[in-house]
Amino acid sequence: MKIASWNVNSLKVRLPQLAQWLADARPDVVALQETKLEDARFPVDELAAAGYRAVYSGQKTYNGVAILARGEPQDVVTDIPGLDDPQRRILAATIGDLRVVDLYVVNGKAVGDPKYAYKLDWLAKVREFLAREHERHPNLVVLGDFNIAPDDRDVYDPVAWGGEVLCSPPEREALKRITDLGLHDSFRLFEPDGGHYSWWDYRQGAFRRNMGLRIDLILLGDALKPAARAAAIDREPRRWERPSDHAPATLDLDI
DNA sequence: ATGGTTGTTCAACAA
Repeated sequence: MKIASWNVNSLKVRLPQLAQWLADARPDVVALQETKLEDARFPVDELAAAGYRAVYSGQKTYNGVAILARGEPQDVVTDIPGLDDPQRRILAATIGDLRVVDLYVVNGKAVGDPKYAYKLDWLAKVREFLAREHERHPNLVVLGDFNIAPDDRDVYDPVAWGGEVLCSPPEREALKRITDLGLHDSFRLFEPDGGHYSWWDYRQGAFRRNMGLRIDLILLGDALKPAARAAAIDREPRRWERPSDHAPATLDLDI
């Protein structure tokens, strides 16, 4: 099966691109971030026409996550213990034998900003949730927009980005505390080299110049690691008209 | 250095 994560930066704007990509790439499970839609406005019928069931946790203007799958997602969780948060950033569901957790990690704005403190606190609380999920569901996939470049290979200009938000040591340490739960960055099971990014700023022709960061990740629990067959970032939809600033990350799993 | 671009909403914020 094929799993994917895509920050669509407004599902209202990006629905045509998403439908095209679903038809082209034919993923079995897709985690979306930044849908920016209230649940009542989620395009259930359009996605059903594309062959996908959906669960979603959205809000107006900001944030919003969704999981698309061929079958009905079960045991849906939108809120976790210890995190009383109106921001819709977490969605967990069971799809067949797979437990899927979709995350839209806090951006953090800048090191030292109150939003940066919120990001680190959010990550610590989500880590505790993921530890419990992993105990209950060995076949765990955690994917989404992590808003953290795991290491300097994931950054086009590590000197310029050194210590900045998305690359700072406390953020990378918070991510490591999550991967240390036995959740493996699937892209790095296949690709040791740098220069592969999933987000490029809309400004200054950053995509054309491949000035990007790899911040969209698919983490695989220990039990699923042997089933990984291929990982990629599909830059094709980033070349289309009116693109998201993110490209989909994909993973082929032999299950 | 605080630029520039897109989305939501309509001046300002978030990314």
